[in-house]
Amino acid sequence: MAKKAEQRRQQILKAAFEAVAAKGYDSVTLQDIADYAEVSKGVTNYYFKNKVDVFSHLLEWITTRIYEKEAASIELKETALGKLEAYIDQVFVSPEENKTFYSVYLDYLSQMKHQERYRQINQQFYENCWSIGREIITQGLKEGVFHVEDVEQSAISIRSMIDGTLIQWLMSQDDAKHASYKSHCHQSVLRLLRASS
Amino acid sequence: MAKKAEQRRQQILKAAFEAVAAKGYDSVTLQDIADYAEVSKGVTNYYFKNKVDVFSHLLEWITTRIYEKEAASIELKETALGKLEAYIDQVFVSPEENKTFYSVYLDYLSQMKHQERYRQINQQFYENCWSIGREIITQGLKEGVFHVEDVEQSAISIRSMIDGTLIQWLMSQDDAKHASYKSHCHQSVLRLLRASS
DNA sequence: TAGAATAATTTGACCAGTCAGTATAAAATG
DNA sequence: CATTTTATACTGACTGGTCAAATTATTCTA
Repeated sequence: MAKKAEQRRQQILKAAFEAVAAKGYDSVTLQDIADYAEVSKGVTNYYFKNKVDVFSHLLEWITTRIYEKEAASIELKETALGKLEAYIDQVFVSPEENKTFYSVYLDYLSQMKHQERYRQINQQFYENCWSIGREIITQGLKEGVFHVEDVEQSAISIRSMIDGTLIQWLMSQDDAKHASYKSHCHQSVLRLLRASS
Repeated sequence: MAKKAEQRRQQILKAAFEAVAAKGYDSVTLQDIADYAEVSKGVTNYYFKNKVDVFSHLLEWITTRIYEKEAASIELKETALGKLEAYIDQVFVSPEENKTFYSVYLDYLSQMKHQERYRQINQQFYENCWSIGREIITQGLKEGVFHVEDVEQSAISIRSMIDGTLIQWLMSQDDAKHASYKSHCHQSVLRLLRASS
């Protein structure tokens, strides 16, 4: 029965994600979430304290899932360059998924000014992203294919490049450009890491 | 009298900016704007069609002003490296201004999914930013200090690096780190442009 | 130029609609 | 039958936009 409860919570989070992706953070109502989950409004309030609680768990769920996928994808490769390519492949997984995730993620970013909890969860996400970057970079340094002074800073730069690229792609509203933004992001990151300034 | 009307509109836009910076896009009410402008609620509706109209003009005003400042700052320098430094200096103008602007800007980014008008204005802003990047890059190519294949793409990469860096800095909630994020952004952009891949 | 007439601007009460959260009843479960 | 879960009605608070009345500025006229 605890299992069923967990299932219900997942069902509601999934519904909340769909609702936010479709309508945007601030216009989603508890009723919308209930509708997408095909349950009544009372259920959401039964399983979650309130709206912010739903959205906090949602952000945690999304960011964790994304990190796990990314971490898994670089595990499969041996070389630093292989890992980097796999990472970029996983980040730019598809126009549809990128669009859905980044729309929702932007909503959260804009809420973080006022929601300490969201900020905490995002900080954990950043740490995870940076750790992936660090792993790729240190491997590359060992192999001699990368040349950077500050590993930590380079990991942050990789994240900047990815976020910045995906945001500009998202605003272009052109799915066809997805592949080229991805390849340019890949090239830029290579430039960042290879240069022996 | 047309001059006075224009003044009123500016006053309302300024108030709207303060209100959004303080309370966030979706919790700002027409009453808030009126309060910040120290006028009554009806005035906003007298000078603007509706709320979205106010915010559209606000976005236009902000992005234009920022572009003009940036464009002016690179005009003063002769060399590509000088221009680049001046540009980064202008972008990372101060923790306070960056925090205010980027908070508001993130709000707008998250709204663009649903507001075509905002997207259009942002696209114009992008074009302007890219044109600054292009100017710096072509100058650097001429001088022989930069080596890139695709000027257009490099301009986009610069923008990615700036946006991505400022977002991560904003989320760190640490004004003291502003200087180091700025210098790292500068270094990263130099790496992007100097590398002869 | 006084002051009436007209136009522009400002005010704030009001309306119709929305939503988060609550209370409570009904149903399912075991 | 007792407990958990779900459905629904309700409440209180709030909002965008409207509008008629009040106020202020401008123009006209004698």
